[in-house]
Amino acid sequence: MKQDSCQVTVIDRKRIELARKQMPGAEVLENVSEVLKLLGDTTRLRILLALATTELCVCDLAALLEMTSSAISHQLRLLRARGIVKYRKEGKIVYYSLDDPQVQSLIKVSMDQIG
Amino acid sequence: MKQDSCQVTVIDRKRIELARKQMPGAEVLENVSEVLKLLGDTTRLRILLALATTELCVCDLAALLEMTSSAISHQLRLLRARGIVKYRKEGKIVYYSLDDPQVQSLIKVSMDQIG
DNA sequence: CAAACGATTGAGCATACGTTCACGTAAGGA
DNA sequence: TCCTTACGTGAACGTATGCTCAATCGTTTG
Repeated sequence: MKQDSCQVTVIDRKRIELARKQMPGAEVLENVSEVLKLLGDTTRLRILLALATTELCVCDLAALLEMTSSAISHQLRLLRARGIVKYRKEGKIVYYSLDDPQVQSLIKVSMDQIG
Repeated sequence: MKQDSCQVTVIDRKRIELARKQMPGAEVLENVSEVLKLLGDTTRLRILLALATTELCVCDLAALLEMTSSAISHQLRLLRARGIVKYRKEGKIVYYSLDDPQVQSLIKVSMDQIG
């Protein structure tokens, strides 16, 4: 009853094996936690909640959240990188909107369950 | 068409008001993002996924995740503080298990939708 | 063309975060 | 009693994160 791969004592191997079988692969895990981490910031969450209502340009998002458009732009870049939001250019104005239905429903569930 | 509370130009006041109406209060927002942030870390997510299968003691969690029990213990403290997990002492062994059905279902939805 | 504007980007900076390390505590066994 | 074990905690440390600031790009307008 001793010494696993990193000086950790094991109490119940059966339970560990049981839990290990259910555990998703590293890739899935990384994916899920990355999305949840993106949602786990008030600025980004507010951006997404706003965009859930209506498409908005960067400066209106900035006005709504009372932040600089630079700060908003930085966060939008991260959301864009994960395909959570998309944009549409109209002249010099860039309109953002939600682009991932699954993330969208995850947000809704989160608000319903936790908020 | 200029100068809101923080040198930000407004393009469309109507959309902003629309979005503002839907926006939850700061308290709710803080709550939700805090839970999502807790789920948005692979260590904590793996802990919770393991505990979704079966109750586990700290050292078995450490063995399963191949991490030190100290690191696990630190994370469990955070999860305990939010009422996401609970514990049960049996001699010197402490068994942890899930304690929040809503967070539990949120994890399930996350895995189904994203993973 | 030049000026203004919306948006983006990179550097810098302060803070938050996650792990390690060392130590402390409570319980059990020799 | 003394030692081991399971767990918890605080300090330290390296890294990640989010914002600001300044500069830049592309587009529109005077």
